[in-house]
Amino acid sequence: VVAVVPPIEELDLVGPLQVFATTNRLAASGQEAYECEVVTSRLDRRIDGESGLRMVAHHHYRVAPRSPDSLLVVCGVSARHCRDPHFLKWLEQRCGRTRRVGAVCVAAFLLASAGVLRSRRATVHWKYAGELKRCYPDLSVDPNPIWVRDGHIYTSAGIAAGIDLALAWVEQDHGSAVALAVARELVLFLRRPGGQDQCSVTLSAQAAETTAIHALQVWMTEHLDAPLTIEQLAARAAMSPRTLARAFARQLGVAPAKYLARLRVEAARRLLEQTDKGLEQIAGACGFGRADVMRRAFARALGTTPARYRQYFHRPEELRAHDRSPFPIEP
DNA sequence: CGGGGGTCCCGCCATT
DNA sequence: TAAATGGCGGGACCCC
Repeated sequence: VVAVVPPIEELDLVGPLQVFATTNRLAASGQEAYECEVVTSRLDRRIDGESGLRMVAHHHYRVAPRSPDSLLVVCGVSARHCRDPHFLKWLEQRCGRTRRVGAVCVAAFLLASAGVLRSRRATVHWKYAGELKRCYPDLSVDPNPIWVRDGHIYTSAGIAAGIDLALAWVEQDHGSAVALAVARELVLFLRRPGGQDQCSVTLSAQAAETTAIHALQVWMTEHLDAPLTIEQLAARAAMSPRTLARAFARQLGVAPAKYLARLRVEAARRLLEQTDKGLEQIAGACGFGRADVMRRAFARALGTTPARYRQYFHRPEELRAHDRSPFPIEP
């Protein structure tokens, strides 16, 4: 169920819906993976979009299915301080009984207002991070990631990040291969490469530096198997190591070696998910050198080991219950 | 698991 | 004068 408090940014609603619809289309014929129902707080069911579209929800929220599997909340900037007690009460009750609850963008304000986010970790569109923190001081608001999971509650940075959140749900429900297929169908990244910081591109930086760093990012992903040193990277970008470090910090919010380490883990995840190559081979292909180095990198970045990571995707039923649950898909 | 040796990173400062 | 650059050293981190 997608609960909408209009007016909204169209993409906040349509983006996630598109992801679920595409998943259905790609899923095995005959059975639908997701059955989406859009409900709204307005009695006339009208949903106005900030860009001028007029949409009609399926139902008023009071006649929504009794217990949906997942609940996604979408609201626009002007509706973030909605104080409709009935709706907030409904939200609170639903959140208690629903397997998974997500907020797109400033809908995090509604969850907080309904008392659902109490002292949890959350994110929101970077423009509203400060306000969210001020209104609800017990929250730990992190404005950097594109989405955050705390328990069964997900919050996202909004606009396009709602799509990333929906993809993460698809990945959780149907595995990485399906999510990857959906992302490909929609011409999206399954996981945005390297840091997922909301502002990675928006920080003001000179255009020349921006393209130089971007070119280097691309080159790095294509040469992960080489033993890349900071000095080599700096030479390739025609900068001193010190300047390179500063440029990375400005644009990506990460130091060069840290970024490289992330790329290597990402590449290894893909190979583990999509091939049955041996661990030593994957470690070599991703620039770890040996499998034990890769293992340590996984422990640091994901809190698991390469073997268990792969097992989760291929034969999850063989994992013991306590191995299964806290799988860190979170970016 | 621990320690030695190496790499990296960030604050600081002189220089451009 | 303001801003960017590059070098240096201590400290953190990681590989072996």
